[in-house]
Amino acid sequence: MSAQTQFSAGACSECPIRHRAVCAHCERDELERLEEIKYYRNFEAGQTIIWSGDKMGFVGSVVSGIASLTQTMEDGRTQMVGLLLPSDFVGRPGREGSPYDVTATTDVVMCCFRKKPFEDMMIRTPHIAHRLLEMTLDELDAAREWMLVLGRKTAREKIASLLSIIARRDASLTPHGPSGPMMFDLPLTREAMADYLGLTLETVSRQMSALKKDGVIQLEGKRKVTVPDMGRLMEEAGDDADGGMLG
Amino acid sequence: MSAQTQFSAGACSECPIRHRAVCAHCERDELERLEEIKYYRNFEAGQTIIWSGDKMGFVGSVVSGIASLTQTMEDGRTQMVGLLLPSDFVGRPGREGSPYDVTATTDVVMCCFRKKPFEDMMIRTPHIAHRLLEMTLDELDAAREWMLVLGRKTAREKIASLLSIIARRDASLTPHGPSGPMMFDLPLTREAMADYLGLTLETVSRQMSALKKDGVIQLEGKRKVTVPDMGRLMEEAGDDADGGMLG
DNA sequence: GTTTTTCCTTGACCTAGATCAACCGGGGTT
DNA sequence: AACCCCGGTTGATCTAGGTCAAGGAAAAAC
Repeated sequence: MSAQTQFSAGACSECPIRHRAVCAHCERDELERLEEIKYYRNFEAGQTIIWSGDKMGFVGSVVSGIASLTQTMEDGRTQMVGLLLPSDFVGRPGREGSPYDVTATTDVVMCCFRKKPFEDMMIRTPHIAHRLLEMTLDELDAAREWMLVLGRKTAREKIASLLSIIARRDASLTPHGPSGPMMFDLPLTREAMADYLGLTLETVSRQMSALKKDGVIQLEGKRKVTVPDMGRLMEEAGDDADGGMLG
Repeated sequence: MSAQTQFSAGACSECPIRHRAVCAHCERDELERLEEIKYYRNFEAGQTIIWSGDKMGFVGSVVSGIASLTQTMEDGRTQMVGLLLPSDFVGRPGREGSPYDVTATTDVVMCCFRKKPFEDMMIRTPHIAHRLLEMTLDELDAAREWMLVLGRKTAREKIASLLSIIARRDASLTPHGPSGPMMFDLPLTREAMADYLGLTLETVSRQMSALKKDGVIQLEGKRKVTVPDMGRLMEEAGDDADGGMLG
């Protein structure tokens, strides 16, 4: 394990995901109670956080790194069904097991709560329940957008959609404005991208090359992506270029 | 509008979805307050309940009939992203517009609440918020299962998956046991099935014929389906025949 | 340094499902 | 009766993406 994955447990008030995670709406005293039942865990890239079917003793938030939810059929076909970014929540209160494998895609730090105390606390703390509902509704919207990608988009549109999702997320973390070139690190292997998009890794590779040849993206190495024109990328994704925002 | 779609407003305590809808956990007094702000609306098959992008003045539950959520790209490609059955909830507290078209697939009766009063009530009534969280988490699970279908299954497996979902739902409403032949009415046209599964209607038709020829299903007319052996159907769907249930 | 391993790319070929098109049958209208 | 939809079926053909196979580059292991 690299030194960087070590996380020295800090106060919630210092937490980088304080304002976006389940605890976002919590008051000072609620935060203090959460603090009592929380603990941190580190996972290395590639490590499984929870196996599908296993009962999970904890729920928690991704503090840093990226994890993925995947479903696998008996014959090995796999589909990624969720991409967990910092502040995303893992586990479902009121349910024993996980229906998916949860895997660390990069090194991951998780802020965990033992399940029972968290569930008890949730009942007494509407702020947590409310935030969790908000987050779950957002995830449901994301899953449904993803269904359109999986069901109806071409391979090229799928790749462009994935890149624009990652780019937009990065934009929301980085201060700089929405226009002008964007650069980001692809946190996924070609195979993970394929599992995300319902493609083969060969098709992913070919379409990445095609988008590069057509000037939609630039590649430095295999993982550093530059998007000179986000509008162009969104067009390629088949989305409305001005991505109709919701109230 | 046929006489059957008329719904004479009844007391919540008589409501057929009383125990499954958002109000499932409500106490008598909470129910009374809900009763004050509720009203019923009827929609004919084919009618649009909410247009994507429109702001919606209400939220509510499907009382009877089937509605669908669909997303459409500019060039007309459409993907169904949700199938709403009796007791399912429509609309999102805390959001102005709907990101999807909501359409009545059959004649539909909805129990509606004006948005603002419902939101106010939700804040004061943890039972409602809690039930809504539960339902949203279930929908998220369903959406993710669907993602596996869309991303990785063959046309034949997709059809079998859809049929087994509908059959299972029917089984949960009908008293009879899980084994032995099952019969149900397909509430969807071939085109709607195609939009659900990310296929063309021709492929749907061909695969239905193939499943019939192979004895997996029997068809009486175009919409009455008999499944002589559910286990067989689930195998065809590529699911674990004993469908690993979760705690 | 060499060897392995991991991740990625590219080419040649094939197939599942899309596309295009003809036709069927039942339930309304006129 | 004749007509016409509308939803569905079936056939012929095409193609996007899958499959199989051969490397390449860079990092990790020896």
